Amino acid sequence: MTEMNQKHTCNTSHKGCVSLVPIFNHLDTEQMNEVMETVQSQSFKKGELVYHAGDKSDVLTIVNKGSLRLYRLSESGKEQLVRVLRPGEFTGELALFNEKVHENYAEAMEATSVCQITRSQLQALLVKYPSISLKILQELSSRVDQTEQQAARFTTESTEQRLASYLVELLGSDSQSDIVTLPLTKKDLASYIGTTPETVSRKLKELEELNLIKRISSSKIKIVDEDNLLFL
Amino acid sequence: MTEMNQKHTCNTSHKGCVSLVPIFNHLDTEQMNEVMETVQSQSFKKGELVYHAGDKSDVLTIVNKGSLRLYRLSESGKEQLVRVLRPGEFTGELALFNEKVHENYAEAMEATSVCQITRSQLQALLVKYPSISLKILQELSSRVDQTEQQAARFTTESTEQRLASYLVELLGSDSQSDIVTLPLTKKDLASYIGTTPETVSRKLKELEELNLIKRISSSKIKIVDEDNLLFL
DNA sequence: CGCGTCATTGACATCTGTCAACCAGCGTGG
DNA sequence: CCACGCTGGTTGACAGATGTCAATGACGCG
Repeated sequence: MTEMNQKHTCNTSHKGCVSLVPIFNHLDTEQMNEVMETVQSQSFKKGELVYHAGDKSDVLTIVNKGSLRLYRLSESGKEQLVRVLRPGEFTGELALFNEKVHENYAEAMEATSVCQITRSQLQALLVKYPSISLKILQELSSRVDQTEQQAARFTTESTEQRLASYLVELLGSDSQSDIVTLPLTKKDLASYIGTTPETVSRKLKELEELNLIKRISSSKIKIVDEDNLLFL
Repeated sequence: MTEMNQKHTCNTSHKGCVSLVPIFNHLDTEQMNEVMETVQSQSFKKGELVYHAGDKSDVLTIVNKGSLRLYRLSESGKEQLVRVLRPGEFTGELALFNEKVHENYAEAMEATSVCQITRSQLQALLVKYPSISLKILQELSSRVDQTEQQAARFTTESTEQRLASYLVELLGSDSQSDIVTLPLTKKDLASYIGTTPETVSRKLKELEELNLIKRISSSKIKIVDEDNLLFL
């Protein structure tokens, strides 16, 4: 086992790590190797924080394995789940491109390994391979869009509608079967769609009574009537 | 008057137009000229749409003079004001970097002129001057942050708190005096902070009764107690 | 001067958050 | 192997916040 190597170049299976990352996966092998030499790997146990709000980080963090929970605390101390990062997704761009501090907390939801690349290293890469910026721009712009959509939903749709939309979106990626598995605890789900666990429970019950869904277990739900779910 | 020139190169006062744009203003004169030759100018009257949701645009639109109202319609047809673009700010990045259609509507709030640059032109510029990507990345990443913050407020703060924060933010930029001028109609303001015009009226009244603000006219408000406004 | 648009106010219904109790699943330790 | 306790989920009762609808008021423009 090349343990030192693991620590410093992300993973023994280099290709496996970096080539999965959307913003790099268009590079050729040689360029990829260059990227991999600049990347650092780090692992976190469940519950550990990758960074704090208030940290002035200067690294871009890309999830390699596992998942990160990004959340904010409001002035009043309430927690809002912003989004969940899965392998290939990244965070830290605010602190990276601006002289600012993190506004979010990033917490490992399970055993998670990430690749990190510092500001100066990334900027050097961006100048050398402008195509990487295009990828990041792509990713960021669609994130702006998603976040705006999320924000718009809070103000234009009812809790019930937001929950229903969320279920249908889960189905989308997973669309082999009509059974979705909630990837979050009820508490996180509630926070994500802007409500409380109690209300989530109640609304799921209502949706079931309307024959739109069927609760299999507390985290498995069968989507019975996708169309009408969106029509609430 | 070089009218043709106006149409095709944004404005007779070239420097005035493009050099104000944050994403270009680090370039030297020669580079700036190059940018200006690729930029197209267009004008809109109050109420005209620069683009529709559903358009597949391939231009980046930068506000030159005036202002644009970006909004979305929810499935149920309700309108959500996403943000207002002032001179120097841009939109269209989603359609530009992804093969997607606009999700927002962009409407001129007054007589407004914009500069537009097509996808292929911009991409060429980005490759030639990678520093421009850095600027755009900066702008987009801080926009992600702002939008996440906005979304978090919808779920963690009360309408009253959101309104109060909004007033204080207005004061921030304007901080000569303690009187702010609402730049939006009550309807737009309400939509922006996720409520209704009626509730805005009522909450302003409450804030006045608490001696935190004083309503001068329907669009002018004196901030009496900035600190306690944030402590609601 | 009067009309139309926007803002304000009131009365009311409803949604959803809060608090508290209860229930279910699961791991630990006896 | 069972019992216990912990955590997370569900349910109920209730109050408060906010949206809706309708009426009234203020302002600006023709």
